[in-house]
Amino acid sequence: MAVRGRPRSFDRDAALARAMHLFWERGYEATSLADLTAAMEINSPSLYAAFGSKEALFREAVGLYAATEGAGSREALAAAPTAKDAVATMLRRAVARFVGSGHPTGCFVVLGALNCSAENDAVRRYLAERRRAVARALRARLARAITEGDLSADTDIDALAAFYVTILNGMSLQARDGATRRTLDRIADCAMAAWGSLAASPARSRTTSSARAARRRSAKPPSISRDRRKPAAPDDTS
Amino acid sequence: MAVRGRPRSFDRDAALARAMHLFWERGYEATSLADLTAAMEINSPSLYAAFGSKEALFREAVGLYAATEGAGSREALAAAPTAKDAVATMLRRAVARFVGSGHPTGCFVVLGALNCSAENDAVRRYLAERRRAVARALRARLARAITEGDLSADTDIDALAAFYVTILNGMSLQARDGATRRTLDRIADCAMAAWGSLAASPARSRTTSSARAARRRSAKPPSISRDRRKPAAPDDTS
DNA sequence: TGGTTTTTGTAGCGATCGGCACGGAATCCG
DNA sequence: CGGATTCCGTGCCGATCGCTACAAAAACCA
Repeated sequence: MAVRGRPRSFDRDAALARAMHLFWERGYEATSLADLTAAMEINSPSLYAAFGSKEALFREAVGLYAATEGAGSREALAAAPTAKDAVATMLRRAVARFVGSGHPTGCFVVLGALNCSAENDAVRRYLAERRRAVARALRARLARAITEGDLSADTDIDALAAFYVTILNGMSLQARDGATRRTLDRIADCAMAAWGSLAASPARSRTTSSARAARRRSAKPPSISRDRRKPAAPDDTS
Repeated sequence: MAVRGRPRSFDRDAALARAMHLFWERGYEATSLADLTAAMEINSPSLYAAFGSKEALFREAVGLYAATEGAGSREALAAAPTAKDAVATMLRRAVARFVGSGHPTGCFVVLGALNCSAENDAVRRYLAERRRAVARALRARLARAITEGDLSADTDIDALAAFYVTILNGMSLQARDGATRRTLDRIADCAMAAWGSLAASPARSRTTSSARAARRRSAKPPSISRDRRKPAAPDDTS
């Protein structure tokens, strides 16, 4: 069945991309409808007919961002053969995105709605939930590495995931503050140089778990394990 | 000479503290004059007579924050005997501040004006400059450690400072997203566990610099040095 | 006490906010 | 072609934005 009525005279996807860039650069509340309609080259009734509201447009822009810019990180986590490779590739691609040309610096999910008034706090919480999803995905990749024997079961993957999420969030801020690609690369290098101090390698061959525990007690500790640490609270963010 | 005219009927310092908390929680633009006058329990003409404008009030609130909350970090950097102690103490105190009771989570300087419209971009840049000052102070402490023989001259203190600033910024975001003190402590632990991989210890006694260079070339590298790295651009943020 | 100075609360300024009513225009079906 | 349907641009809505004019009130000095 063909469409009835007068056809839309603008490219909805292109207009959404313009809106995403604006929201990405300024944030949700600091981007006005006048800014949006000017950049999208449409009038406000067209915007409301096509997207519903400013908040709905924002959420759709976040979805576009996740489907395009965010795809690389997910792919890196899934495809890398080891947890260390996965994290290193994720950081390297993040740096490339954060200072890439043709779009604002840093991560949209991190910087898109940090300062919100009380009435728009739902928007801030929406992005916060997406950030938690990133943290969960990273933690799940580390958990997979344990089942695959790539990472020792002693590794405190909650702390490890929270640590590298902190690196990601911090680099977004640095990028927005004008950090160069070289600086961000060096930060990522530092974060990966720490890997050996944080992630325990599994026992080489078929040592028993009690043997691993014995080795853990005796050896000079090159890594932080989660001995005597309570599990993270379920509502904790990272 | 005594003051002329009708005396002020409210406590200026207390009103400024209320304003600081509001700006800290919501950010510059998301905090309206109506919010401010309600919290400060004054009318807008009193606010303008006492502080000049919303932006001037914000800058004064930032000054109050730096003089109170920020004092601990500066003191920690200056007083600690070694660079490692300084950074560790700074991180530990930052965590305590980020989730302390009686005020918003995270750092005001980081979270106070991230999303600003074009006309208020000067406010965002003002806080960005304060963040750069923090980075410079940290770097200066690391440079001091080199002159004191506490840190090897090989250490890439630009990268090291940028790395720990990233940790600080990232933890502010995590705190704002609801991270618990325990999570932030573990992140700080991870960051400090990385110290050995990032900071080179100075040669033990009076080895020559050529001897240190030789050792640097031969040994399995336990640290990131700045060999063959260009110095950071002067306008780089960290 | 009268004059001067400064703060106070009321009331409202022009501008902008997100959002929408409305009539004309453009396309479809029959 | 007529009728139905959908989109477009003009114009404007009530609310809120940061900010201020104004006159009464409260302190000082002479």
